[in-house]
Amino acid sequence: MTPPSTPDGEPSTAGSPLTDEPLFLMARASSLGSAAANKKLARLELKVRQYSVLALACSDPAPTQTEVSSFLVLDPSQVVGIVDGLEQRGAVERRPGAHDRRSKTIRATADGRRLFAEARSLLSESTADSLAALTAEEQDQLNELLRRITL
Amino acid sequence: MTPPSTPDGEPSTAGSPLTDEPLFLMARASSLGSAAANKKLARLELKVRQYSVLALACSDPAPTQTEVSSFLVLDPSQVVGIVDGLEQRGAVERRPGAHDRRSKTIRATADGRRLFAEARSLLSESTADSLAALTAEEQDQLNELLRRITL
DNA sequence: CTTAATGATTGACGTATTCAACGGATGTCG
DNA sequence: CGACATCCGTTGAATACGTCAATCATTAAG
Repeated sequence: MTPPSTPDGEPSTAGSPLTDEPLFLMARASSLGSAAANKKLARLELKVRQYSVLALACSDPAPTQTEVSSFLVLDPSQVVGIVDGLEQRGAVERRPGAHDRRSKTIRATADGRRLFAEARSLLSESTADSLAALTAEEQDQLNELLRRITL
Repeated sequence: MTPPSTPDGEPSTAGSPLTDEPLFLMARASSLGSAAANKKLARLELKVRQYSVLALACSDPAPTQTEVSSFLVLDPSQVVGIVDGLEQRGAVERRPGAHDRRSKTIRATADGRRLFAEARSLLSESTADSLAALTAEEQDQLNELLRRITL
C-alpha cells in the first residue's frame, strides 16, 4: 500500500497533517501542560520533576531510586540531583534499603507530605485549566486511555 | 475543597498516585512514544523534531518559520537549526516570503516529500506499537480528545 | 524621514539527557 | 572461603536542548 502520487511524481502529503499524529498531539499536550504546571508550582519553588519524585516518595511502600528512575523514565543519575534538592529542603530522606543495603529508599517527611498536598492542589488547578475543553467524563476517559498505553 | 487529613495531622496521600495525574500520563506517553519514534526514524537519520518540520513544509501553503515555531511551541532560534539540517540534506528550501521579504517560507523539495513519505510510514509503525493496547476506535477517540485540548 | 515593530539569525547561558566509569554491596559458583 | 559477575547509587564529561538578549534587514506607522 503506497500513498497516492501527484501527476508530476511527487508523493501526496495532503490529508495527513501533523494534527492526526498521536505522537505530535501528546508531545504538544505534554509540553503545554508541564509549562503551565511549572508556572503554577513556581510559587512553591517546585518543578514538575521534583513534584513527581515527591509524589512517589509519599506512596507506601517508599520506592528505591532505581524504581523511581524506571517509573519516571529517567536516567538514575538524574534522580540523584532531584532527590538532593528535595532532601536539602527536608521534604524527603534517603533510607538504607531494608533487604539490600546498596539501595536507598526515598521517603517523604511530614514536611514533605504537607508540601506535596499543597503542590497537588495547585497542580489540580493547572490541569483543570488544561483540560477545560473536556467534560468530566471525557477527562476520565482520557486518563483511562493514557493509562492503558503507558502502564 | 481540601484533601482529607490523617488523625495525626499529616495530609493523606493515599488514593492519589501519580497514575491519576493526566499531566504525568501524558508526559510518560510522550516520552516513551518519541523515544520509540526516534529509534525508528534513526535509519533515515531523522529526528522527530525534524520530521515535524518536514511535515509542515509539505503542507500547502508552505509555512513561514515563525508559523512553524509557534505551531511546534519552539523558540524561533531552534527552528533555524532544524531547518538548516533539512536544507543541507536538500529536503526543504527557504524561499523569501511572498508579501514580506523578511520572512522565509519553508517548502519541501521533491526529495523532501519522498523522505517524508518514508518517514511517515516508519512512524506509523511506531505509533501502532505504542497504541497497540487500544482498539482502532479508542485510538480515534484518544486523538480527538487530545486534539481538543491542544488546538 | 523618523520611529517603532517584526522575521530570521546569532551567540551566550543555564538546564537536561546520555554515557562511561567508579565504589560499595550482593549473589553465585567453584 | 574466594574469584567473579551483577546491581545500586553516584560522579563527571560530552552532548543536546531551552531560554534570552542583541543584531540586521525589512516593513508599518506617524
